[in-house]
Amino acid sequence: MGRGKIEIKRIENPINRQVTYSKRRNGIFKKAQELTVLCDAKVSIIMFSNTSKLHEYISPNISMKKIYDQYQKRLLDRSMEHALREDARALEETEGSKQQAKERDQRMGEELNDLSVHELRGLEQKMSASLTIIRDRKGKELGGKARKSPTGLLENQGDYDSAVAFANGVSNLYDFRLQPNHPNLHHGGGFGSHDLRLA
Amino acid sequence: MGRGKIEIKRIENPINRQVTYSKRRNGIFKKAQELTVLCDAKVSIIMFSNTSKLHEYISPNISMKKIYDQYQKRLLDRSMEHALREDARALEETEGSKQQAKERDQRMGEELNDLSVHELRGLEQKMSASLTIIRDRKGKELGGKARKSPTGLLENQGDYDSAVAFANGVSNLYDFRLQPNHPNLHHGGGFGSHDLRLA
DNA sequence: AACTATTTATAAGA
DNA sequence: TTCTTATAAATAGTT
Repeated sequence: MGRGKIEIKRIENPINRQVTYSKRRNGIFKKAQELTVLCDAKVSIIMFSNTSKLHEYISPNISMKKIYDQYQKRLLDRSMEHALREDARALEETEGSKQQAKERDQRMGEELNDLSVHELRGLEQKMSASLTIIRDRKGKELGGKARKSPTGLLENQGDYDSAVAFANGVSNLYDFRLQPNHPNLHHGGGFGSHDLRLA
Repeated sequence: MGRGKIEIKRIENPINRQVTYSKRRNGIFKKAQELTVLCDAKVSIIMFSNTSKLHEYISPNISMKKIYDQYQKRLLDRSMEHALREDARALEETEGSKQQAKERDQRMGEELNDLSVHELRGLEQKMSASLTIIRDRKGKELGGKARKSPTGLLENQGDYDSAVAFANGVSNLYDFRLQPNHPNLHHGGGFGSHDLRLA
């Protein structure tokens, strides 16, 4: 898109890098604002240059905080969906790709680290309800056979008895037990999506 | 950029809107990943479609949480800089554009609403130090004249005596007293920047 | 999803 | 930084 084609690799000359950053940043922000208008979307972009300069775009009538709050809520929903699917597939779990899943889970745990007590209370309630359903279904499927949930959520306890207690444990819990939906998500700059509605 | 030129206004046909959203979203994400590689930048994009679907891009080796944390730290820095400039200009303050400033301040307050206690402790310390400097300077400039800070930070108290006390008050404080650097910032989808280093 | 005629972004140069 | 312009890339309308 210029006098010559360029390879997509780091620009070593700092001057050229800065010029390209500036031009392309403006290009992306312009595209973001067009998408906002054309498609009635909400877009949040935060970027830090090589030299740590901050630049941002945010659609009208929303704030970074609101977008990020919604984003975190969606992560929770994804987590719940995943936990449910995993539990439902408990019996046919294989040994393969355990390490890969564990690495994804650690990144997901980071994203979920600073959820508010309010959001955690919501999660707690969803989990209680969902796990009750799972227990019922599994009881039927498994009969008297000894069973172990792959997500580990049923081990060693009943439901949590306070949002605060849950909050205290959530970081470690998610660090090793959750897994995002989309194979590209959080892997070297991929992008993902899912279909839940705004809460 | 197509068979015909289009106006940048909401696409009313839901099918076309969805198709355009999908194409342009992919375009933006591709541009973001190119910028990441070419310029060694860190980019975070969160978007919600018209139908509330979530899509995201994040540069490799960083998380949404880290980017957002950095973003919030920069807002604090901007706020401090602004507060200092305002205090320094206390004497020549005019009556003009009060309402405009107030609206900006309210949005900034929203963005700052959920800072952690850790970050607030840092802010508290910065403010204490800066206000001491300002007091010294003003004492020299003003002599015995009665003085009122435009930011209101010097009224009715000494320094805050705990991070928690400060946290309890920070929302209201910022709701009405801070003002961002950049004229476009937080105004109907503008984008801004400043030059501070990463903390 | 693919296909292209066009528009748009931008690399290089001033 | 800003502008110019040849060229690469994105995409609107169509199939």
